Amino acid sequence: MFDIKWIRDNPDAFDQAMSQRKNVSVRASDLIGIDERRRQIISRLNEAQEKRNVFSKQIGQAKAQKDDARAAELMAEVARLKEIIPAGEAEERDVEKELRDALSAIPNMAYDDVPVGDDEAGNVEYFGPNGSPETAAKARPPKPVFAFAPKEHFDIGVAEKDMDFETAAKLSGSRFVILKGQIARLERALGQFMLDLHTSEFGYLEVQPPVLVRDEAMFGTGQLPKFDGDFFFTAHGENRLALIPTAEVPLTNMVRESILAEEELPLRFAALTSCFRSEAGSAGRDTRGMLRQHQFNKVELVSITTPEQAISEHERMLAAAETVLQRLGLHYRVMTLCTGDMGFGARKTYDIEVWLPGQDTYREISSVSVCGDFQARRMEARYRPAGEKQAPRYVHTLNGSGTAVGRCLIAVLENYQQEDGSVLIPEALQPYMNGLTSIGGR
RNA sequence: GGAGAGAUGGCCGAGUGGUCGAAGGCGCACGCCUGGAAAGUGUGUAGGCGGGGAACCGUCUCGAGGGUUCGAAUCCCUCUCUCUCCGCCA
Repeated sequence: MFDIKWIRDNPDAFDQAMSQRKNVSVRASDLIGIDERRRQIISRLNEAQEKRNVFSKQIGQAKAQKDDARAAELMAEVARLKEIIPAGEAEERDVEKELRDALSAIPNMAYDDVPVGDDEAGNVEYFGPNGSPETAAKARPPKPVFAFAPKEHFDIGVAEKDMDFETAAKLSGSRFVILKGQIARLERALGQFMLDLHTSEFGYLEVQPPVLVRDEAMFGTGQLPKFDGDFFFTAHGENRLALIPTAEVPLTNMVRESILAEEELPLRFAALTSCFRSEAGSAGRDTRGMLRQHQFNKVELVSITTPEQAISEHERMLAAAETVLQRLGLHYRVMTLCTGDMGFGARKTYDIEVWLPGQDTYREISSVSVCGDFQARRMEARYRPAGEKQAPRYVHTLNGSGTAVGRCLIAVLENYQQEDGSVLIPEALQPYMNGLTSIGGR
């Protein structure tokens, strides 16, 4: 969420940034108009309140001096103010809500170094902070070479048996899957491996958060109010709870409504959770296979930082997510999303796209975003700078997948498939598979 | 689900109608003390909003909303959340 004061001071920069976003038509002047009305109302109300307070104090003094005539006089004065004040308070509430509602629906502003573009065609490949195509190629696993035509994951022998869409459809409808046997185990191994990597090598604190959250939490990270239709909700008494679309929601909201000490930062949280997405708008895309499901597992990384730490933390988080694919020997590329393709709350996003030989294409497996103070402002999450007494400042928040487990399963299957329908197990995963080196063999 | 207790500043905790944005403690900052540190000691230390170049001034906020009152942290109502006991339960 934007700071109205910033918009007031930088209306042109705001309009410029919004023009680069997709489907956004808001203008700074609209918001400033509301704000001017708001400030007028507040000024008038404050004056009336001040008078009331002064008179009330004088009434107390008059009564103490037994000057009842004076007290009665003042009380009549206050009575008149009390006709004005409640109306002013109601007006203030309304205009505050009007402003907040308007600001809540506005997406974040891209950093200056984000490429400008309308859609994914405008994304730009990224090779690291000081990287080049050559250094990146060295750090990243190569594409696998096949002596046969590689299949899509659902057509691979082992998956035909243990990846069951038909039965899942009977239980839950389309876009659900049942994993069985060694595929189920492989999925579990991937989640464990990722979580262990991030906690032991990158300093993330393992967290097991709720997967049902209130609307306020969804608002805090920016899923609500704009994208209500994309999520599942369960009835809960008079209210509802959302099934998290990503653990970003509970992990980031862990610091909501708090003032942290600077020394505590950065905070780094990692969680392996199920995620639930209704994805109403995506009907028809990727209908085959388990690429796009209503329910999937994902390891999520969240960092809470000072404003100064945010940019380097973004690179660090990307590196943590990349390490997953490097250890698994999966070929991938990294894209910097352009302004038109970024999510609602992001100031800059890197997507990691893993190579899927069965599809002969790269597919998103991780998205790593830095959100600035956008979410912090919605959550009221601040920290107190160390040293001389200073006012609290909003923290900066980052989130990234590290990585999507279901999609990673697809990637392992497609990249390590053998002609006989079996699949080799990457070395890093073997300890999690009781030493198995392949599955689905005869 | 039943019964009871509670929600106050960064944290802990006092405060049952005015002088309370709020005692005391912890923490933190600055100073004194010290060769340096610890200990000790003194002072300071909530946030939002509005106005102002600033110092500062005003206003709101003691879980949330509403009410009583000239005046509410304090009284009344509703809601939310937390804790304890009982029941149920993975």
